[in-house]
Amino acid sequence: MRILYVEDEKYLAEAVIHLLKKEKIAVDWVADGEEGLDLALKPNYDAIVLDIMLPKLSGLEILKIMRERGIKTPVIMLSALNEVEDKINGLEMGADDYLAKPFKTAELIARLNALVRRPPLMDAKVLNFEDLKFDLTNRTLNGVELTDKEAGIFEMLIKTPGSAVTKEQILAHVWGNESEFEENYVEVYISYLRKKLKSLKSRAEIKTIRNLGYKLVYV
Amino acid sequence: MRILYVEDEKYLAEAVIHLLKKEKIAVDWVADGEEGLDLALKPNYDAIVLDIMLPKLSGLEILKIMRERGIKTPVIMLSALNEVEDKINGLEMGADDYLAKPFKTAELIARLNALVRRPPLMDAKVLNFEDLKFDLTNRTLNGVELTDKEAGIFEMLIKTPGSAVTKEQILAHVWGNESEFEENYVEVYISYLRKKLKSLKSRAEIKTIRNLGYKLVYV
DNA sequence: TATTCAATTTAAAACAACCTTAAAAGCAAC
DNA sequence: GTTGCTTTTAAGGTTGTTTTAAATTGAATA
Repeated sequence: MRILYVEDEKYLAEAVIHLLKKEKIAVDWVADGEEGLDLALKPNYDAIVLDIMLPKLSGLEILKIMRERGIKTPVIMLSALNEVEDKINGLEMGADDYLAKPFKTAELIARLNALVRRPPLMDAKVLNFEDLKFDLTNRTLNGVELTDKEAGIFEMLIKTPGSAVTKEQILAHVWGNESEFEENYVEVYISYLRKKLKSLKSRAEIKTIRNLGYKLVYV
Repeated sequence: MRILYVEDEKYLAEAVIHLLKKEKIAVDWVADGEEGLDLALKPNYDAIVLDIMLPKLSGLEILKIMRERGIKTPVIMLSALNEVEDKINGLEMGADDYLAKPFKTAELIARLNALVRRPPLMDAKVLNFEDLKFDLTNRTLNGVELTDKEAGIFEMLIKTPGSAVTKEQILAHVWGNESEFEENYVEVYISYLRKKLKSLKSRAEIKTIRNLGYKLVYV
């Protein structure tokens, strides 16, 4: 991703650019409005970040001219805290987003990504163990679906790879601790899970430790 | 867009809500501060409109607590004409905008739109998934019209193509948070959507994941 | 090797979640 | 008010998951 950043505060700009580069975002930086406008009119950027208060030409003016000329590059406006008027003006003039100063660079990165439509990188609740990938939001293990109870047990196993989980812990966690539940429940579901692991041809397997419980191992 | 409106003047509220609905803005309305706070703390709204003078808990107090808890939903404060103090307090406490009573509803709508204008990624209000084209502006899916609720649900599904959406999420987003809503609503509408997908002869279908939710898949 | 107890497997029964439908209620446009 | 469309309600049918139970296998001990 390549962006244009128009900002007259040199030290702020340098700090922000440093962090953006870490995110593989290439930045062209200019410090005044006229130069900013020149570059903004060229179709070289995925997004433009415009400070409002700028020498020679304000961010709002740059935006206005850009839009008049039909340039649709997404724009994020920056301005001093609580300048609500600016915000409204900016959005009405065709800015795509607004960020109050001071801002966290992480916030700017998030909004840039949103604007340029990188898949939002949702916290992909996925647990890995060796050749296994357990997706909690879809309840799938390497693609195959698990039921509620299967998933509940498997989550415990994959979260403590190496060490054993007792049947009591499993009962308490998956069935709840009203204790008229039988240990056979667990055994039945361990059996189902093993069947699914085998169908996946995974080299991981559930090992039983007699009189203790189960653990996930890699053979 | 879905907003929360906390306002104790019933007739004013009704008039405003009527006009907002015409603009396709869904409104949850409550008349006192305590209820308002409860709902404000849930992340179901694109914006919150807070009157300042309210029974039980003032708008300023609601705003303060919200911000303390890290809720960043945009807030517009309302208060009687010329109460400059309120305005300053509100903006300092983290309100995003301020409107003096009496106000024109058109003005409120303009500011709501400005506040929540999401990065609209240009005019491309069309979401695609495999052989499906969902047009948000006229709410059609490959040409066939969807109702409000159908579209609300389908938008959630098509926006998260890899992962499942829970019924609770759907209820919260499409119906809002007054909690006497039934999961059967969702089931009924999923059924309608499936019927329409079938009539389109799409190879996409809505898959249910028991005890979890739904997701859009391609067969 | 026989005995015992733990663990495994299986299939059927019971259950809960989900689907579908149709009718009633609600709402907006005429 | 009437009409037409959307949403809500309710009930019965369907399906997949969980529970139950009984037969089988395997490990440990004497």
